[in-house]
Amino acid sequence: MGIKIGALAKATDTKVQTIRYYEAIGLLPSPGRTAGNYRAYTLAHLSQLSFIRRARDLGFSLEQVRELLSLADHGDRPCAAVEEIARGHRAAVKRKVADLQVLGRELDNIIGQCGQGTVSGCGILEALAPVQARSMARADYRVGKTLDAE
Amino acid sequence: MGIKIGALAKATDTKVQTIRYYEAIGLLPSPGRTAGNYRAYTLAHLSQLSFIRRARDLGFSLEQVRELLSLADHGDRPCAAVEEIARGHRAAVKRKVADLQVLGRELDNIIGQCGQGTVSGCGILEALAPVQARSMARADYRVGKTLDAE
DNA sequence: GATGGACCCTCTAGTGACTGGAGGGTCAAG
DNA sequence: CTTGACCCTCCAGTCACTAGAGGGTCCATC
Repeated sequence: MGIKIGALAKATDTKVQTIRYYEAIGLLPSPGRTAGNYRAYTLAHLSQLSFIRRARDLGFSLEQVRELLSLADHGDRPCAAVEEIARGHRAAVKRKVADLQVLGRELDNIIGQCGQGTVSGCGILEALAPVQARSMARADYRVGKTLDAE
Repeated sequence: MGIKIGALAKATDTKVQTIRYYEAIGLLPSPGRTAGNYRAYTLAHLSQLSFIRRARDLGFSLEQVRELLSLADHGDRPCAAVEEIARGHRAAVKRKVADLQVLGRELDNIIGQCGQGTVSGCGILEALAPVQARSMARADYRVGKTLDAE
């Protein structure tokens, strides 16, 4: 009895290793074990993992998910804290979209530069390494790798 | 003589550690050394690092930058290879924008759900953990962390 | 010549969020 | 009794840096 990790993985579209990872970092409580030392999950685990995955799909960081879970645990706290996390994340997403759109337009520009000849006269490479003056006018719409609400 | 790492860092708006990292992974050639074992860079290094940083600013991965550099080294190869990398990257950026826009709208929706009460009746948390049926209809616009042109 | 501070060196480990693999144990069917 | 699917732990790798420890170099000033 109890849900085995493989079944839980399938039900939540999560890899088995990821589930064990969530347990290791304390995001998902450690389940009981069978006689053969297999993890035996309950419906509560299924529900919590579903929550985690849904929040991850929406781009919340594991740290944000952790906060949301701990808030969900204390039903008496004001909802405003939850909203703040969500709003912060939404702002980060919108910023990211704007940044990437600028980037896309820049790429449009430099891709137009290619003269279809050999590399030595390629406009794309020239656009990447403009004459000089690299130290000034440096764009700051750098693409970060995370998506936190600052 | 030769440019010291700190000056190169300032000129290219790169951290000193990052420059050493690029050297360690073979992206930037090892410079000569002074008597006191300081790295002594040339203008060629400055130019190559500028290229790297500009490409990074545009979201190219280090692997893509490596390819672009190696293409730039062989002026006789056809430009098409360069264009392909750029086009692939642009496609990835545009896909990412579309994904994030969908995400943003989803966040708009769930943020509207908050009833401003306590956590126990919070619409946001409910939206995150819907009744069931989590295994079906799983969105695949997951926010990855890289931005490769597959 | 000593001292201070800015700069440089190497090496190691940490970040986020997993992913993959080695080397083994468990369980049910045939 | 063997096969194969599944499970276990532990460790290393990914990407692109970033931070820190523990030390060396250089130059100016006292």
